Amino acid sequence: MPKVGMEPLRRRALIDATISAIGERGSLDVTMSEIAGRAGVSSALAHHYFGAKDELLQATMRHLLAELNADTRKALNSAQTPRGRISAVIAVSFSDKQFQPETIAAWLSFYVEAQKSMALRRLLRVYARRLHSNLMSGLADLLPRSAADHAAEGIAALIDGLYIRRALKDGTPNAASAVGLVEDYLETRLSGFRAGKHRSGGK
Amino acid sequence: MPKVGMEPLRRRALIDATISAIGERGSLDVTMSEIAGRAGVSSALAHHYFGAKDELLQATMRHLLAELNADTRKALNSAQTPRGRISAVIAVSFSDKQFQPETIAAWLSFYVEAQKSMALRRLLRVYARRLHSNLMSGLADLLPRSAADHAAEGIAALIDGLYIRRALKDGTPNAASAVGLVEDYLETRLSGFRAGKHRSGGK
DNA sequence: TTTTGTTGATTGACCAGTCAATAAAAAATA
DNA sequence: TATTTTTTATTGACTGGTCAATCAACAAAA
Repeated sequence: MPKVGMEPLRRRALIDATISAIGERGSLDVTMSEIAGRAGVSSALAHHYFGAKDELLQATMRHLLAELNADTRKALNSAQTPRGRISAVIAVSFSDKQFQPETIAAWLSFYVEAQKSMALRRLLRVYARRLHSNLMSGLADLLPRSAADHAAEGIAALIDGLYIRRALKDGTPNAASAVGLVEDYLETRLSGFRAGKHRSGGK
Repeated sequence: MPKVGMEPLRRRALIDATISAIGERGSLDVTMSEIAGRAGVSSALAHHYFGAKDELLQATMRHLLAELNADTRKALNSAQTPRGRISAVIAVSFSDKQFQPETIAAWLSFYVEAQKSMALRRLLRVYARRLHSNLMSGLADLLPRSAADHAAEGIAALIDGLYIRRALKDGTPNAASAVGLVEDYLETRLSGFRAGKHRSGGK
């Protein structure tokens, strides 16, 4: 077995430590020492591998995004129908891994930080676009173009809103009812068209 | 006219300065000097009137909450029908005053800070409960209890989600389409329960 | 003359980022 | 193989800057 360099291990440990630190503190106001300490190394080493703090933050966000994306890919892969594809995307958003208060606190913090950092803003835009396109991959087969767009936007907003409320530990605490809410929304939106309702989706 | 003490004027100016500073910076990482400077006073004076920074932050949040509440009261007052009451609540959430990026950035920042501060968390809970109850004041007359509760929760989540997306300046930029989305959601939710097919000229 | 309003200067803490130094592993060389 | 050399891994100690909070002092009403 080939002995591997420390770098990837340390990077990963530091990113994990960043997530858990943010999750516990509930904000990005965590010191490099705090993060490094959790990862079992000195703060100097964290700087050595990531340069500046905001690069570590970006890397952490990228990691979160990549994980969400991987989960979504897998879920989409095992979905057969268009309707199933939509549910798959929704289910992943509220899966145990993604709906953990720790993870959510990190996402929320990044939303705020994105106001200051162009790099983070770009990453969040990637997330928003991907979510939209993933939802469309199912919706496009069930609704006319503009209605599908509309529905995707509503679902996305609903997901984000439920995340925020989860962060507050108020309102909708459990994942199941969150999924129920979004599925319900989706259902009414689809049934409107199955019944042949005509609506002007002007934009 | 009775000459008034400086205290209320200064407090108000400092709170306004706090909102605009947060709005511009996009986060609660604003210094007392920055805030005081905007209000045209020294940072020492800000401490004199508010004691500690987080008391100023709490006061600012309370101010935001009070303003939203006042707007909502007024809107509810001039609504005649239950259906109108719901639309009124929605409309206020996306009114020019409330849907300003400045204000939204402040709200979002407070959401994050609430993770750390019990006082802020309590305030946000007040907001959530009020929003729910305001929505219910219309919904309760149109839907069975549990369906109304469900709908209120969905609408609230949708509003929060649209706020977040607005903060990103991505997705749904203008208030009109945000209102449209929420109204649409409400409409489909109501139509499922309406006996006859009645179209109401929605705004 | 007591109360209210106001500030400049200062303090003490905290923290990102740097650096020189050390250890250990790998690679190169003899 | 045994050695030197280079690269990688790691840290403690330090620096420069920032900022909340305090305080003594001064001005102006009341």
